[in-house]
Amino acid sequence: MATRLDPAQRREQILAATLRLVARDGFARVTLRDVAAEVGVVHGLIRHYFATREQLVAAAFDAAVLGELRADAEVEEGLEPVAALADWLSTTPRGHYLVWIDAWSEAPRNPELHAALTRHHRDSDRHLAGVIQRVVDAGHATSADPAADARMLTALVDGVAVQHHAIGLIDEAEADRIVFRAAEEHLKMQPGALSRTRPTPTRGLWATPPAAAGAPVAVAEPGD
Amino acid sequence: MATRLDPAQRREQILAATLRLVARDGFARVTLRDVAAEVGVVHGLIRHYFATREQLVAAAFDAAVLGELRADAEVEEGLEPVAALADWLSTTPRGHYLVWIDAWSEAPRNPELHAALTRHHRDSDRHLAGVIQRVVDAGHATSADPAADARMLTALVDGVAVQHHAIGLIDEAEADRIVFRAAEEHLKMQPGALSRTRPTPTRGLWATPPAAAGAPVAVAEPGD
DNA sequence: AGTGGTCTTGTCCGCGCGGCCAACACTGCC
DNA sequence: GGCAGTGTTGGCCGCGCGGACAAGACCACT
Repeated sequence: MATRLDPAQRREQILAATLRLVARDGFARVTLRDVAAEVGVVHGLIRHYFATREQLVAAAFDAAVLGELRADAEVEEGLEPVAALADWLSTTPRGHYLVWIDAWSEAPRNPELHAALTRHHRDSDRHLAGVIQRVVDAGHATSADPAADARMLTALVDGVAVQHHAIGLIDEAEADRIVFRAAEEHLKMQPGALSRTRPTPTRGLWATPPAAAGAPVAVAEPGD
Repeated sequence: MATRLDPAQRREQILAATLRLVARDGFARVTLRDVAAEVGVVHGLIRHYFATREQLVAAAFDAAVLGELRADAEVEEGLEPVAALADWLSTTPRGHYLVWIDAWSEAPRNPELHAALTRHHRDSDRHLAGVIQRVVDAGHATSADPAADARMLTALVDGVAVQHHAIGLIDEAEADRIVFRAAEEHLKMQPGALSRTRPTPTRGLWATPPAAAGAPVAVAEPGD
C-alpha cells in the first residue's frame, strides 16, 4: 500500500503523525496502530523504526521541542526587541500547546519526557531573558533581573495558555491582553507598547520543517 | 475479603482511591482493576457503584473539586485579608496539583471533566477576586479590577505550579516568592507584605473529609 | 423463620493492545 | 543476473482491559 520511502523521510513522517495524534488523544492513548493508520502503513512498520512505544512518543516529543527551539530562534533574529518580546509572549496560538500540557502531566512518570521538558523550559527561559535584556538595552523597559522576570513571565504565559487552550475560559485576545499588560507593568514599559505591535502571522505547524532532505513532510491540516 | 460497608462510605472510599491513583498514574491509565486493588475489593464491585470507568473518574474529579472549594471556603473565614490572600496564592503544596494538571490535559477530550474544570476555575477566580477586594477594602492594596487581577494571578499560580510540581524546575520557596512578589507589585502592596505572613500549615490531603457519615476515609500516605 | 434487597464475589467474554516474526518486494552492488 | 540488505507486509501471541452476570453473603424487616 505505502510506497517504499527514504528511511529518514519515513521516520519524520511517523514522528509528525505521532505528534498529531498526541495532540488529539494524549500521550497515554496513542497506540502504535493509531500511528500506523495515520501514516497509512501497517503497525509492524512502526516497530521497524522505533523499538518500543515509549521510544516513539519520547522521540516525537523531542522532535517537537527541537522544532519549537528552532522556531524561537527564527523569531529572535529579524525582529525589533519590543516586537520580539510581544511575539514570544503571544506564542500561545497553535494546537501544539495541548502537547505541552499533556507533557506536563506525563513528566512526573516519564523520565525522558521530564528531561526534554526541563531542557526546553530552561532554554525558553534563557531565550526570553535575552529578549528582555535587549528590550532593556534599547531603553524600552527596565529589569533588575531579566532571568527572574523571564521565569515569572514564562509561568504566566503557561498559566494563561491553560485557561485559553485547555479550558477555553478566555479567548486568544484576552490571553494576549493579560500577558501584555502584566509584562508592560512588570518591566515598566510604556502602557500598550506590546499590544500595539502586530503579532507575527503564526507560522505553519510546530516544527517538522523539511529538515535535512528537503522533502515535503506531511503536516497536519486543520481538518485532518 | 472486604467487609460489607455502608454504601456511602464505600463510595467515598472508591472515590478517594481513584483520586490517589489518578494523581499517581493519570486519568488515562487508571483502570477499574487498579482501583479495586487499591480499595481491596474485586473489580466487579467498582462497577456496582459506577456504571462506567468514565463516570468513575469524572465523579472522582468532581469530588476533588468540591473538596477544594470547601477547603478554600474554610480558609476564607477566620483569616485576615492579607493572610488569606497569601494563603490562597500559595495553595501550591500538595500532590493534588498533579490531578489538576492531568485534568487540564484531559479536558479537551472529556466534556464532564471540562465542565468541572470550568466551574472550578470560575469559582476560584470569583473567590480570589473577593479576597483581593477585602485586601483593598482593608487599605492594604489597590485594584481597579479585582476580577481581572484575580484571573491574572490565577494563571500565574497555575503556571508556577507547573514549574514546581510537574517539572521540578523551582522549589516551593521560589514558587511562593515569584507569586508573592508579582502580586505585591501588581496590587501595589507593601513589598514583602505577603511573604511575611506565615503560611498556614497545609491541611491533610485534598478533600475526602468525613463528609456526612463521619467515617474515617482512608487517605493516601506519603509513602503509599 | 422467612423473605426481599443489595453488597460482594468469581468468572466469563470479546476486544485491542504491544510485541514478535516469517515471508515478500524492492533496490543497489558485484 | 544473482545476491544481499532492508523497507514493508500481515498474521500470530499472550495479556489486561471494560463490561456482564449468576451466585453467594449479609442485613433489615416482617
